[in-house]
Amino acid sequence: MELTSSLDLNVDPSGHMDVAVEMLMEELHRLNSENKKLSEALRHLCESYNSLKKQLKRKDSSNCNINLFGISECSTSQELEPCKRPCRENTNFTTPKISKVLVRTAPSDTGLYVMDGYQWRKYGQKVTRDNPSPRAYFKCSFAPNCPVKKKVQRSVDDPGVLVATYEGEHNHSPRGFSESLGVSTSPIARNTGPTVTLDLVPSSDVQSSTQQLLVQQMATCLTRDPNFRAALATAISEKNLVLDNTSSNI
DNA sequence: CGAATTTGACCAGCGC
DNA sequence: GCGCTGGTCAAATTCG
Repeated sequence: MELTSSLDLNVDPSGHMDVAVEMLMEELHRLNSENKKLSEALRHLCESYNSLKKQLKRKDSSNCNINLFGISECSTSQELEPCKRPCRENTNFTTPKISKVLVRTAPSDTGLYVMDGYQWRKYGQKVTRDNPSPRAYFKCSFAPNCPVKKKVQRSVDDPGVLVATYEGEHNHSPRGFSESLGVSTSPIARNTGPTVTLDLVPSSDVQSSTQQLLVQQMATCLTRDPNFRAALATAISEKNLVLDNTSSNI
């Protein structure tokens, strides 16, 4: 998917050229500053990506990929660790899908909560032998009969990283994506979570494939979110109204 | 007051 | 059989 921003360069030749040029210059300045911010955000993402990659290399997790938000995601198509004992509830011997997600949190954050768009109910906590930090057990409480379970524990190597292990598949769609992730669709970014920003202006620098991949993943996630699409549609229609009003006032 | 979280007890698998 | 360990239950507690 490719995102482009297009400016209507068809300026009314009948006059008011200066005003139009002024507007365009203003828009250009705004886009430039926005682009700087976006590049900064992207650079930050790449740094997170590299540090996570190093950690994963140490752990020899060959089938892990970094996704957006500085999150590392392991293969979901196979079991990462075989269930040592059959679940009491699952007596039909079907192996649940297991996926592992690494989430970087603030060092000051001591909670074991991973915002992933679903609603979880904590049903237990345990200190395991191989890790001094406690492991929290969650069940999906968004749908009454959703079988998915989640285990969250801080990484032994890096206490700033939460390791979330998901078992099973949701039989429902996630709650509001933007709400849960703190992804802001308004100009005022929320500070309750990671903020995803899309670089809509092509950078003069040659983007690496990694960066492009990250942007693609962000775009895919955002475009899947109905809330984001609605907010985008509203923003576009508002923008069009503003442009219509400005052009009619000229 | 109901829902969510905490936390100790309990259960079952595994290794010795 | 016994102890260790991970996972779950459920009563108590907290919170909105």
